[in-house]
Amino acid sequence: MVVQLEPLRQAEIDAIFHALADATRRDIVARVIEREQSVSGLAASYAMSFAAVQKHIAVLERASLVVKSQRGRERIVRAEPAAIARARAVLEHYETLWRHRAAAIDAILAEEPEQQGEEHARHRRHHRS
Amino acid sequence: MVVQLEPLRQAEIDAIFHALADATRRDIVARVIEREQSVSGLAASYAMSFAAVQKHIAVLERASLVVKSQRGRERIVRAEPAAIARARAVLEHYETLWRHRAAAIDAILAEEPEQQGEEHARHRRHHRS
DNA sequence: CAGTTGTACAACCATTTGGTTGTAGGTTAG
DNA sequence: CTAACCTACAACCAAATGGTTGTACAACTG
Repeated sequence: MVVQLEPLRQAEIDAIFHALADATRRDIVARVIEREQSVSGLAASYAMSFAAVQKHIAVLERASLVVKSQRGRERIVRAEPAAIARARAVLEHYETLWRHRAAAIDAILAEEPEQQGEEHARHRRHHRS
Repeated sequence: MVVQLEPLRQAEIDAIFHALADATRRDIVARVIEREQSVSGLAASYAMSFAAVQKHIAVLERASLVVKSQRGRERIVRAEPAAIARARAVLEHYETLWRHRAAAIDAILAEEPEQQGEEHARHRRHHRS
């Protein structure tokens, strides 16, 4: 019963790629990978308001790219490499599709070099005479 | 002279991740990887207007994830795996950062097991008594 | 030729995004 | 206790997104 699994996964992937589609957020990810940091520590690094950085962190959090934990009065942000790995897996899936497609084309061209009249011979032999 | 190289690259990466942050667009990418297709052929696959699919393809095109070429009155959309590889490279960069950071922490813990009083011993030994 | 098909593009609309400021609450410092 | 600090969150705004419909045009078809 793998019912309704895809929509959730798709929304997760949407969130991850959307979170990564912003240079400030990618920079936050890089910073907290190198060293976990407080929200205000991160906010001090950017030329925008504290609340704006807070929102960026919230986007990353929704995508599970970072998690926050409390330490005293600070909220410490740390990276969650699993989400990055999931995004990479999606891209690698596409690259695998591409290689399979290339391999299939090669196989067809190698196997039947004489009767290639349908699929792969759209040479538009009627160039608007 | 590597002047002002980053902003452009960042905008490119923004475009790639933004384009991938939508399930319909990811599906279009998968379809054209398997077989290049016309715009109307793609549009027929989705429960939305032709113009909406056209816009999605335009987003993918701006990100260089697909390219269009004319064949007769049709516009053929085909995949551009280089952009996918660039996105994967970004993610792998983060994963490399993560591994380096983990390695550095291990090194510190292994080298100086006695004087660990500052960096990595925040055990909050004062649990709100 | 006229009609159909494939595409582009503009205009419009609702919703989301990315930023701001302001207010309020919890936590530490003096 | 009071003050300073860190954070959350609401309200607001301009711009971008994601969808629609309608119009226009180029290219095949008959």
